[in-house]
Amino acid sequence: MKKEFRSLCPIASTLDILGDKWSLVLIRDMLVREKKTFKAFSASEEGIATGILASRLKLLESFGLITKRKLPDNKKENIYLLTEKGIDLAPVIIEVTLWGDKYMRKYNPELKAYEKLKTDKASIISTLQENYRQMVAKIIV
Amino acid sequence: MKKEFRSLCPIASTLDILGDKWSLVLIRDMLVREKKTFKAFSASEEGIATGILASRLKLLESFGLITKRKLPDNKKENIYLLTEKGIDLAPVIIEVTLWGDKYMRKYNPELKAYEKLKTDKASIISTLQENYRQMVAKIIV
DNA sequence: CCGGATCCGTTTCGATACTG
DNA sequence: CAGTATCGAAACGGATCCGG
Repeated sequence: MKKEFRSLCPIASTLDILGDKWSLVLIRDMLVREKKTFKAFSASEEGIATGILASRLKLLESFGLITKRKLPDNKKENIYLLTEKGIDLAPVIIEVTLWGDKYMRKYNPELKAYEKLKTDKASIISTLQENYRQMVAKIIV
Repeated sequence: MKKEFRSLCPIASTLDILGDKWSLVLIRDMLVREKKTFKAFSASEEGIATGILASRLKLLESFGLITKRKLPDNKKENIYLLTEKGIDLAPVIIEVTLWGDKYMRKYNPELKAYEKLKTDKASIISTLQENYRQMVAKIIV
C-alpha cells in the first residue's frame, strides 16, 4: 500500500482553492451556519474585509463551489449557495474542526458536541449535507 | 444536533496554520512521501522558493507540528520530523486528497488506489500514521 | 554541495471610504 | 445592502549570496 500511495495526494492544485485563510471559513459559514448573503459573510466573527470577500466569492464561483443568484421576489439581495462540489467539502471541514478541537482547544467552548462529532462522524456529515440540500431545495423551489 | 453545531467549527485560528498554500503540502511530503530534509522539500514538484520554505518550516516548528534536529553522525544535514500533532493531520490530508480526486481528477493518474482509500479510509490513515511513527523511532533511536 | 539568509520587484491583503 | 476604489502594509517568488 505504502509505495503506490506515495505518488498520490497531488493536493497542490486543490490548495489553489482551499489553501487560503478564507475559502474554508466561507464554506463552513454556508454549510454549518447557513449564511447566504454578502452581509452575513461580512459579519463573520473572523472579520473579513469586503474587498477580500468579494474576490473570494468570485473565486469560489469560478471554481464551481458556489452559485450566485437573485431571488425572484427580492431584486436587491444576492444569495450565495453551495453546489454539490462545495457541499462535498463537509468531511474536510469536519476533520479540520476535530484537529483544531484537539490541539487548539482554547478556542473551543463546547466540548460535548465534539465528542459526539468524533464518534459519529460519518452520520453527522451526512445529516449536515442533507440538511443543506433541503434548505437549498426550499429556496430555489 | 443542528443548532448546537452552528456555534462550533471555529476553524479560523486553525487556518492561521493550515490556511496557506504550502503548510499542508509540506506535511503531506513528510507524512506520505517521507521527505525529511530542506533539500527534499525544495525539490518538491510544486516548486517552493527557498525563502518561503525556510519561513514555513519555522512557522510549523513554532506551532509544534514539526521538530528540527541534526543526526549525531551527520553534522551538516538537518532532519525535519512530524510531531504527533502533525501526524494527526493525516485525516485532513486524506479528505483533501479524496475531494481533489473527485473534482480535480485531471491531476490524478492513479484511480485504483483512490478507490481503496475511499472504502478503507480509517485503516489506511492508521497505517500511514503508524508507519511514520516507526520511521521516526528508527531515526531518533 | 547543503541549508538557509537577504535583497528586491511584484502580487496580495486588509481597513476604510465610497458608490449604485 | 452589495459591492468597488484606493492605498499602505505585508507576503510572495526568484535570484543570489554566504557559512560550514
